[in-house]
Amino acid sequence: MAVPCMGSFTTEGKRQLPQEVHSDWIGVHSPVFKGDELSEFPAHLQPVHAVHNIPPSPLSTISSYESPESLVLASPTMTIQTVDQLSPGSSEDDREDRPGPTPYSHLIFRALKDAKDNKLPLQGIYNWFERNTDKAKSSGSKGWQNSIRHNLSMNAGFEAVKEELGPGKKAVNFWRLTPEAIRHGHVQSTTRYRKQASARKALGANARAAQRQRTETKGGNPSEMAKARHPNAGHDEPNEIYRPPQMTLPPYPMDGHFSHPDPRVMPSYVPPALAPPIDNALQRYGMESVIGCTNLSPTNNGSFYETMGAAPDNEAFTLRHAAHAGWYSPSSDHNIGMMTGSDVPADLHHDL
Amino acid sequence: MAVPCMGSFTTEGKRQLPQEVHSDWIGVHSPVFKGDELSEFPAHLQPVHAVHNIPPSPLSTISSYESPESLVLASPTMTIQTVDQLSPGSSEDDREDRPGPTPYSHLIFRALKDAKDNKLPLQGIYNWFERNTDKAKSSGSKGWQNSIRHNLSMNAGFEAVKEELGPGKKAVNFWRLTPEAIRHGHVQSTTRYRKQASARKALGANARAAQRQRTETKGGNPSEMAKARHPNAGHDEPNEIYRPPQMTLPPYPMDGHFSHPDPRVMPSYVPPALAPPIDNALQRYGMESVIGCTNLSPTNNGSFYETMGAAPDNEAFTLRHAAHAGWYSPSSDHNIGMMTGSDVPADLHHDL
DNA sequence: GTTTTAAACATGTTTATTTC
DNA sequence: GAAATAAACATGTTTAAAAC
Ligand SMILES: [Mg+2]
Ligand SMILES: [Mg+2]
Repeated sequence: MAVPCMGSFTTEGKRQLPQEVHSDWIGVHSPVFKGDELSEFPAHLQPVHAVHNIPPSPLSTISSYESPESLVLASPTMTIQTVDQLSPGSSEDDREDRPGPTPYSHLIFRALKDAKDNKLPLQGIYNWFERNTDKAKSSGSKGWQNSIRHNLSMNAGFEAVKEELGPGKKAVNFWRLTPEAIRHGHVQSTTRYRKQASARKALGANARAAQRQRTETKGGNPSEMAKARHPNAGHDEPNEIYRPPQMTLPPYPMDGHFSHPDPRVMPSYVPPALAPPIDNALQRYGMESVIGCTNLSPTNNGSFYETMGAAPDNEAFTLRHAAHAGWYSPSSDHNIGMMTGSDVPADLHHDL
Repeated sequence: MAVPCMGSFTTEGKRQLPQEVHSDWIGVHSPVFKGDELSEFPAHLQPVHAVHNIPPSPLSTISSYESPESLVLASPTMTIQTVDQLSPGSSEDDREDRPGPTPYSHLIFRALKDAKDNKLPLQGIYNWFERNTDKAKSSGSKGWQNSIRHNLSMNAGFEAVKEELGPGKKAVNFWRLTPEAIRHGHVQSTTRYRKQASARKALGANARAAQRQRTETKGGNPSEMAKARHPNAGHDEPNEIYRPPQMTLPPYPMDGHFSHPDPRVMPSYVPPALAPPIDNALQRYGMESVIGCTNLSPTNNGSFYETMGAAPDNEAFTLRHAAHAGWYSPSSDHNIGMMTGSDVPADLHHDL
């Protein structure tokens, strides 16, 4: 007998090989609600849930976008159970009273809301979408998974938690609803994270438009799509010196490191969790009032350290995305939680 | 004034654009030890450390490969400080008495050993390598960072720890020496993780050789390189149905989920942390004695769920890499720590 | 056996574009 | 304004090939 290898369970396939385009419609799923959500369980699978050994809790639905406070006040370690997930006979139009497709963030909220401890691994969220929505399209493209990850990462209502499962075992990552999301009964807009976009004017004739493709329907309600193709995205400078639009660099060690402040050590990395107030280190290099992008020169990456002396023991002085830019203040050790103003990603501006 | 954007701090550039080859030699670093390690601090930077406000602790070096037990018995939250890091005047040949370049795992150990709480973010490890070794080559390629990550991930002496830095802030990931690594004073071989390679024979004429390029010097001691190019890697079937050699899929929720066991739910994902003993669920599908790779069919990914019924609330039944394969036993809820035998990656077989 | 290097891939973060 | 989508990139995991 051959032992095949689950070979085709690739999720994204973006940077690997060019992926074929796909259609928006799934025939097998037979959606029963609003065109992007299926019944909580497909019709041919609904009787399965009757054998589960946990009775449904008769709570109400709380995932409406506008309802500010809900009756759900479960603790973070307590699963919010609503009747619309566990009882297929309930009315299905009380979940969303807004027109158009349900946003990813709302669907993720519902997926996590019904999970034990309000948390799921990423694959579990994928599975939930595959069975309960039609965002998971049948054909090859996995853009819906990209969108899920995008929403998980950018929406402050979802937080990644790592669970240790014993000595010598790798930790397991979950996505969990924050207590605020549970308390409010919904998550806020994912797009609140956006920057002011004022940094783009500083780029001048950089023209780093990577000319993204326009094959799928973008945001908004898909009423009449495919109207204006290529509206104004005409500038296309092929052989420019490409400057990557963003540099995701890792977060910052803020556990009491930086016990060796050295004013001569040029900081090159400030993480989102720190982001100290713009101190004099910034003016020292004449880069004040920078919002979106901060840098010294486009090519000073490795040679930088040759002139800055030895780093402190924590080795935390590395580059950081300019959107979270700022400079580490060497005189402030053990400074935790100094995020202020525009240095705070909108992702984190959630009302507690 | 222009506001440039740290644009060229890309670390890998593998899947993005073809990267140029690079040389093995760094002229500016002036290595003083064994050809792949520099002095703890480069000569032109050594006086900088004298102004640091933490005096060096006169401990001994413990990173020898063969010394089984060392005098270092620090707690996991305590930094191991050795004199060879903080005192540039110490003898530099007492660190490694083995010939050839120091392995990545040893260098990472030293980087973490000197860090506060024996942990560093990934970028901090990069920085340490850039300043203290010549593995970080000056030219474009970032294969050394790939190697660092490879060693961090595969060597059980290094563990990823996530630190919460306050409410509403994203957690920060560190790499930390395990207590065992600290206790032993060294890490074990990174390659202990390797599978039996017996699963490869089941592939037959699959010929999924992705024809990796051979531009850099590979392992071992670089004595006389470039001897036998293309020794026996001749089979190269271009238009085969490509079966990806591995599918990294996410770990498993083992926090007390699976409260809804349903024998009809076909499990499709078993994570490394769980990996239950191969139970009857495996024989149910005729896939016993599978070591490397387990699968049902190469193309049953999405359609699988249409026939398996609803998943339990935790949504954890997803695919998992076959090397860690096995099937979730629906009858065993809350089964934590059931990793046994060959299901345990060698990474986790560290002697406590 | 070991190590390095390359690579495929999953996952997480962020920006940009387009559409509404 | 919000959302979906694409994409670039960083990070983490694993396999494979090549050299020792
Ligand atoms: Mg989030
Ligand atoms: Mg490890």
